[in-house]
Amino acid sequence: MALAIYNTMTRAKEPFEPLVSGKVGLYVCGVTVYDLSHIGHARVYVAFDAVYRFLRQQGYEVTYVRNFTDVDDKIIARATERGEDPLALSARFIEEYHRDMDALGCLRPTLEPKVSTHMPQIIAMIERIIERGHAYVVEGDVYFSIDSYPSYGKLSRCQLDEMRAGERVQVDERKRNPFDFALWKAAKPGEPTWESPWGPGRPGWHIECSAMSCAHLGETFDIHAGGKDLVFPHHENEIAQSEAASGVDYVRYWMHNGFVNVDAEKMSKSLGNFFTIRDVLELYHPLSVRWFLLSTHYRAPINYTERTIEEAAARVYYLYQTLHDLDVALAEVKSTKDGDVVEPEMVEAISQQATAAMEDDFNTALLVSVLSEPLKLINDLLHTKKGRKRAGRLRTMARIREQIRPIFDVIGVGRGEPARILAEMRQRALRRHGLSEEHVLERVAARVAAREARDWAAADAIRDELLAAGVQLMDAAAGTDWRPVFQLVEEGGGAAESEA
RNA sequence: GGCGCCAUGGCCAAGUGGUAAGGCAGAGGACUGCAAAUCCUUCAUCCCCGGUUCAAAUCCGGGUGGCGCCUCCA
Repeated sequence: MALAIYNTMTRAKEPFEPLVSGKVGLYVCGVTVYDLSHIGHARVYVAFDAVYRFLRQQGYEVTYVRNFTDVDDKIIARATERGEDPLALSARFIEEYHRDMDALGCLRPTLEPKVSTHMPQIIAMIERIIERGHAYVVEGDVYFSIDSYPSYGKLSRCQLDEMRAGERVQVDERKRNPFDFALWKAAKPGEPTWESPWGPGRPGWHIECSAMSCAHLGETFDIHAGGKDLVFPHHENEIAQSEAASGVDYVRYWMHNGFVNVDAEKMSKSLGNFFTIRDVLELYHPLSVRWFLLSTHYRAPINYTERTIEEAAARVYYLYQTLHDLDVALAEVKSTKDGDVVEPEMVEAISQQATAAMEDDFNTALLVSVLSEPLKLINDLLHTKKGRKRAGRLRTMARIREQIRPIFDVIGVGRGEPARILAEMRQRALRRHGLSEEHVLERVAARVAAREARDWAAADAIRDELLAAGVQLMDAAAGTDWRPVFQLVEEGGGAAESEA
């Protein structure tokens, strides 16, 4: 088996062969920094974080570039509204973005170039495009002429004459073709501008990615990624510009992720149906969010609902509870040489299965499912009468611990101190249910007293009361513990739906 | 209107020719004062119609339904 990547350009999975053996150039389109990021953004960067982690794990030297669009209409508009300098505003949201990404456990890219610091490269590329006859200047604007580039449309497979340019937005009369797009926009009053051979102005949106990827990864590089909505026109335009400027192929593998949906509709700023990462992380642990995002293949759409995020949270809780119990058990023993590994075939297949899952177009959904059997076996060996008697149980658990670590490294979930993470998850759950830890602990103590007095009715009443509030009590030999209740059942029964 | 994607059990979700992974929920069982957690068992023929093939959820054609792009968008 070898790594295969679904290439949007060919609409097929292709064996991955880097341009330079052992090295990968990866460019992921970043955000326009004028506001907080939402879960849709989180998906892109978590998905390609897993890609980045896997490529590195496979031994590739990866140059991961992710840009910031810090010069843009929306930034200027927002800054004007607030009476703030546009670059100051974008700098602020770059910080906020980093906070979110760090919280989500996304590794920092190798480079994070900004438009504002790449004007010379952008201008040089535009000059080159003009020289080669693919762009024209109109009153200080520079437009790319798509008619000069015959293979325009090859990524999105659009036939331009059938598309409705101007259907929703007025077409600029000065364009030779309605689909021509701006490489450079002449300055308007009150906007930040940069000097150029065509007068003061600023770059069009698409040119930045071409210029910055070229500057840091070269004229041709391996992987270019982003959301599906960027296929047309953004990436299509990038290809046209870059190849018009360089004369060589731009990108070898195009990867596009599916959307995060709410009620089966794309989550987006313009629809207003978005949840910011910031808000979600108040109620759900970042690792739950990661698990949620990675438990669906990156190209498929994913629905964000209370039910789906709760399910992810429940699963992550199970994972860390298992790891916690395991670590406690292993810490107590001097040696794990207590026999042969139980179910050796399953245990030893874990790493191959994990690699195979990722090699098949980064199938993190499949990867995550590889954990099910080993985690079940650990719990069996840890908690059931039969399991606790099995020879080799300690060795088996220790071996599984080793085998699943590389999976954790790729998904970015499973590492960290389990006790701490479980505590953090409980804190989030308390917040969700509007409870305080003091209150819960007070009720737990009351129940312990009732149980000691063998007053089962009182003990059960307290348990029911907490259960209704969102806290599940668990009695064990060591004492009474609690854990969050996850909302795993569909709410409402539709009883009120079919009233005439 | 053009282009494209998708449709798998109650819910989520893998699977692109060889006879349906995994998770959640449900049911039964072990464990428990009773529970919970945990473990075991159980639970689908893949939207419809037609075709190709020894063999199709997987390929082709035609429907139906949903979504996306064609304005900024991850």
